[in-house]
Amino acid sequence: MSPPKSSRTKTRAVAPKARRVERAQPRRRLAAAEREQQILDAAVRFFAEVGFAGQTRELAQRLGVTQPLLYRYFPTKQDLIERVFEEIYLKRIDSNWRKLLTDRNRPLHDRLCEFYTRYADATYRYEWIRIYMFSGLMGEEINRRYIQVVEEKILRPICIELRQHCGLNERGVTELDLEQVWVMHGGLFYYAVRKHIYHSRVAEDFAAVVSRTVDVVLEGWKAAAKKTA
Amino acid sequence: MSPPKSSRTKTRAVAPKARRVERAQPRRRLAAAEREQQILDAAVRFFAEVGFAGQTRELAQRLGVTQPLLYRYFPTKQDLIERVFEEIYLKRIDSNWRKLLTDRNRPLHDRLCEFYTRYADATYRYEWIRIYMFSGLMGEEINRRYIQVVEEKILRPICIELRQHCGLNERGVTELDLEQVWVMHGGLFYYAVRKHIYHSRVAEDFAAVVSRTVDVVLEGWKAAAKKTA
DNA sequence: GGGGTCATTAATCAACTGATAAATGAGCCC
DNA sequence: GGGCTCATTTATCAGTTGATTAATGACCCC
Repeated sequence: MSPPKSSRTKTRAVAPKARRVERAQPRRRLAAAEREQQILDAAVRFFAEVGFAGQTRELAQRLGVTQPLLYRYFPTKQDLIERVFEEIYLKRIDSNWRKLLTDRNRPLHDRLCEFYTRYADATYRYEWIRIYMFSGLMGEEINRRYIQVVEEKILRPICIELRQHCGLNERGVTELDLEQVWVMHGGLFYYAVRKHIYHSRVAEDFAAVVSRTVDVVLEGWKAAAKKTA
Repeated sequence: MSPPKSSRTKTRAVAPKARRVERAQPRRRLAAAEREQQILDAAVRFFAEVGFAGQTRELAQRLGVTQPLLYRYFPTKQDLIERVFEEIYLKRIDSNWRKLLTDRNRPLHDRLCEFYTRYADATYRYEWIRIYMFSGLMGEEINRRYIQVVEEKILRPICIELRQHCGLNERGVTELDLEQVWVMHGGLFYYAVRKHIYHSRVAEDFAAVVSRTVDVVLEGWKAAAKKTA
């Protein structure tokens, strides 16, 4: 029942000092905090690529360390995964975004363009998008909470600004208004999905995509408001 | 090294005819083709729910059969997965969609609304959306091919209709035009992502979301075209 | 430069998991 | 109703995988 370990057991012809294990480089000894962060960073990249069913041994191999070392810093795989979630979710919401969106000294078009440029810088990244989607598929609570925050801190304020922009009552945000802003938000998000999940070719100039999307939305909302009035 | 099988080995106090295995219902014997389809259907639901790392034993349990039975109908797990992909991807593209989109006897608004209603009926389903996303994250070739088809058979025709609608040259479809239609398409798709992947509460009336989205896009494009002219 | 600390590795376990082979028995045919 | 077919199960294997324990040795301190 001993592990076969592939061809490791074969005796080499000329084995120099066979008793001692040969290493490409001598064992590196890092400060605990440094190693922990290194593992965490590698875990983010690794799980983003292969999903959370990825094996601890492969992660360790990519780091160039042995698999039990991971367990010195993270008691279980689940603990490591939760730290990855925190790393992804909790360091991305910027409280300035809301101020930016509601600053009525600037044209709404400008505000929305700048917001989505910043938002994309923070979240439309390979690791973020993929871990976000994996965690969504897993039904993770942290994903649901994040969406709630997005809706309340970003989309609802956008809704209010849009209504004001169209001369509508700011307090009358309907479910359909919010849903409409979700379509815009999701449409832009989908750019990142196509890029990082589907690996599709997408337009280089995301700022141009945002600008035109905002144009269409602002003009479209105004036209719709005029019709209703 | 024998599997402990939980408490199965405990001897019951009053075991009626212990030699024969008790079954809730007697072993059912299905026609081969029928059983194969039954397994495939269950596999679609199962993998949609838990992802393709899901275990064959759990799938078998849900079906109420033993795990080796799966291997009578599908030589390997990978074969079963590929059949699931075919089931999802190859039975959904309706060639009538293109005709519907390009029928200039009808207002473009109507055509787009009807198209997205039909498209959503076919694909915005729990199993479809999730397996689509799982396969995308896995980098599956079939996913990339599907997206190519969507772009050429659906989005590009929509682009042409939109340009015609705005009085622009139909042949001048730019990369940015296409990207813009992707934003609309992705924005509507994202409704399904929110519903089936994030399990968010979404507006009941999807038709209303579509109608207003199409409104905004048509008005927005027209306004943008006017500015350029 | 010798000793101690603790980061790191080697060795190993137990449970899991895809897959196989042989035994079983349900349902059909004559 | 006896026998045959083949769908289904039982038993089991070999490789994988998260996790543990004890040995090792890199680096710091004096």
